[in-house]
Amino acid sequence: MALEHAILISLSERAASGLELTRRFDKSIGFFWSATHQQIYRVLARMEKDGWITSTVVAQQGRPDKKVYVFSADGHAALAQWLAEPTPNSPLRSELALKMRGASNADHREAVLDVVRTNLADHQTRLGFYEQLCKQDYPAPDSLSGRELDQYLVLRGGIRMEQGWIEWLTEYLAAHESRTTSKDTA
Amino acid sequence: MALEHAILISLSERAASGLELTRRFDKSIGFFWSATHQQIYRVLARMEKDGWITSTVVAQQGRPDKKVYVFSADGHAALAQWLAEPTPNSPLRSELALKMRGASNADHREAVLDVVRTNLADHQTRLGFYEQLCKQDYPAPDSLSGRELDQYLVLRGGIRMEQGWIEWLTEYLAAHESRTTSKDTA
DNA sequence: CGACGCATGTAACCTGTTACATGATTGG
DNA sequence: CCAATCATGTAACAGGTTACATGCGTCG
Repeated sequence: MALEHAILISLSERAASGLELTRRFDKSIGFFWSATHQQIYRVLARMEKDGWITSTVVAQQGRPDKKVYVFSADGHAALAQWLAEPTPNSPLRSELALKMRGASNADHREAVLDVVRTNLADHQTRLGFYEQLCKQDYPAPDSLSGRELDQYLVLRGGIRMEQGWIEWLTEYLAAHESRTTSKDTA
Repeated sequence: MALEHAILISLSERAASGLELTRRFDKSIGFFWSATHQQIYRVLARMEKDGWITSTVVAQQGRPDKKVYVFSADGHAALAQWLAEPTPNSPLRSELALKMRGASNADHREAVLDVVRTNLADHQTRLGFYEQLCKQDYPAPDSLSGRELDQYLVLRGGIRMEQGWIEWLTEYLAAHESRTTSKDTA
């Protein structure tokens, strides 16, 4: 039940409508907690029913009305309680690791190597994106504090994770390429 | 739909009953793809219905009968196809990162720091466990090949991921401890 | 008018989690 | 006989995904 709390955190930074929240989940918060608009609308309805948030219909120029949500005292309390709760470390869940394990059982070696290469390239792209974001938005990390410091540190985590993946997949490919079969040299 | 394929991979290494598969998912394969026995039985039933696997009831001494599954030609084909498919990189999904982002909005700083410290300790424990496993089971990595090599490389991934987490959380704590408020020195 | 973007939803489905149910056999 | 272990399930629910539905307003 973390989506409720993700929404509370986002609303605590600034009030928003369902669609605006969806857009935020495509960006910063979405880098470590994604959600579709269907999920968000569903949870917003439940949260309002539970009294965590309240909505106001806001008319717009040249656009349909939107429902802007703000969070209530109850929502604030719920968030505070959740923040203090221990969070179990989510175990690694990787289809790619599964495929690595499956590759040894038959002649699927090359197919899996290709999959790994594709994913490695994707991780490298994402790392580059994160690093650029980091350099642009936080040129002087040592002087950060408050919300900006936390946002920076979370981004650092994304960078470290991507680096970990890249190192792992690189090691995987190197190990298999150094044991190349004769087929490859033909 | 990766659980089916995880089971196929496990069955391809050795035929097994539902409970035996469950035990394997508590160990090696479970390090990157966990599953409960309820899930496994449900999926085994579907896979048998689809003709991916076949079962034989095996009588045992001093124990109830068990249903041992082996995978069929169809199962082999399904696995081969899946292995060659691209696998989207599963995005990071971290409640802990969410809490880091939430900590800046009110006076929840200390509570979240405690949660982070707990999780850091847990990652350190798991890293130690993985490293011991690695040293024990694969003392000479350079000479590995085939299935053992793949198992080793997957374990290396687990180690790298844990290291990444430890570095990240350490950086997080250091950043916040170096900006300690007067409260802490009182 | 028709296509597109904004904005809010519904419905069906799949996966995974939690709790419970059943029966056999061994050991105390 | 009772508890524990082995072994196989059922049922109910929560969360996430995918596809579809609806209505308004602007722009071409």
